[in-house]
Amino acid sequence: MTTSPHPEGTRLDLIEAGILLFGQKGFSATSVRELAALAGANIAAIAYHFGGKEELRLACAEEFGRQMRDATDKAPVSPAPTASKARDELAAIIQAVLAFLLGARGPGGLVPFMLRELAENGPGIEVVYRTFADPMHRRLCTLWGHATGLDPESEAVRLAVFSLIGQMMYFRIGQPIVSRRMGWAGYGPAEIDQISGQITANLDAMLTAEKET
Amino acid sequence: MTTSPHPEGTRLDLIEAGILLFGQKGFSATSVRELAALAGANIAAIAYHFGGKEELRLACAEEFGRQMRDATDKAPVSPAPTASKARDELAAIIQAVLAFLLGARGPGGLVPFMLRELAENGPGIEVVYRTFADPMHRRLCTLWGHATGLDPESEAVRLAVFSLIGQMMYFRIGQPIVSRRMGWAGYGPAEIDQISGQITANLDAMLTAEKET
DNA sequence: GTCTATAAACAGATAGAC
DNA sequence: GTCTATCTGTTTATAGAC
Repeated sequence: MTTSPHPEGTRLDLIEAGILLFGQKGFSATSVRELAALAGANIAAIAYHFGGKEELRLACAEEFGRQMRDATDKAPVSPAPTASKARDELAAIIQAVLAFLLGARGPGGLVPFMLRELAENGPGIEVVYRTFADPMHRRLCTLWGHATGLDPESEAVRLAVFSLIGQMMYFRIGQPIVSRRMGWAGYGPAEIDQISGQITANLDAMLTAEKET
Repeated sequence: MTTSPHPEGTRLDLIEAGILLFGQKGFSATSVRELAALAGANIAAIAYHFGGKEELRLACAEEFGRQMRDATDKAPVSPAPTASKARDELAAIIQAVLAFLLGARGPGGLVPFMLRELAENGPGIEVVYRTFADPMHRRLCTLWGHATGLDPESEAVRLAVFSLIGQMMYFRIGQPIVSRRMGWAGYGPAEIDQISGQITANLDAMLTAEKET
């Protein structure tokens, strides 16, 4: 029996260290020595378990996808809600996603890792797309369709949903810029509520405008 | 007389190479050898002109700020337009910013460099804030105030403007995800027009909702 | 100012003992 | 599976000729 925090042993420790360090400093700025040190493992363990640094990155992306699925799959889809119910569910998703993106601690370092892969166009972007971006987008499109009566897979709806997602993502990616201009020290619960309220108001404005067309 | 593309000589060639390569591959993934090669300069020139790689990054950020100012300062501010005029100017800015962010070639590699500094929380983020983010945000706030009658510096207006900016930024940052889901090969003039139309529609929806409150 | 040559530190990967 | 020790290549930085 070892002192490793994971029963599965060193392998998972290394993956966890990878998600954390790759997310914090980026892939090329992270050395295998740092990874091994943080994981409490030997330098040679990376080559032994994965083959090399690049393959560790892939393993991190896969683990990211697994955890992402677990964190997302607990939301059942209502079959055919009314427009009003669909609007409420959209608002609830906005709140949940913002809590996940902006909250003090999303599970592990998943969000930074995801954003790094996006910024670096890394191999994990494929996983990000499959496990997070695409399912969420489709789910929102379905709800948007119920809320407006439009075809959920029409170009207009898909674009509208992206413009909604963009608002949420930017408040995370542009956090240093937003905080500075707003005079905030960072994102606390109060600030997240304010952002959530703003985006929900935008949602209602967009839905209302759609109905009046 | 040398064959350098810049009359000011090697120094500017290195900065240009830095903006390009740092933007494309990131700071730590770019070696001084690549930089020197692209600039047509010697490896030792970086240490001679700047002191080191890190200082070259700072020089790139400053040059970025200079070019950004030049590219932005050509828009005169109307003194006190009507609500309708303010709305039209907001729409015009949206179109211009999207053309800059999403267009085939913004001037030099300025946009990728900016996004990298944002993603890496690099020292250039300060310059990005001063020369791009803050002036644009304040200008939009002023127009938003004219369009709605609200206090341009109120928290509500500042947040609303960020939610508008976020939509534009995300269509750039999330380009691989958006393109894939939309079934686009990339962003051409037609796609940019579509995005511009969507965000302009959102602008009108938000302004309308504000008026009816 | 620009070059060659090289120093000194660091990277990722591996061989082989245990 | 994990370790130490080391190999090989690359990194940034620098010394000194021109």
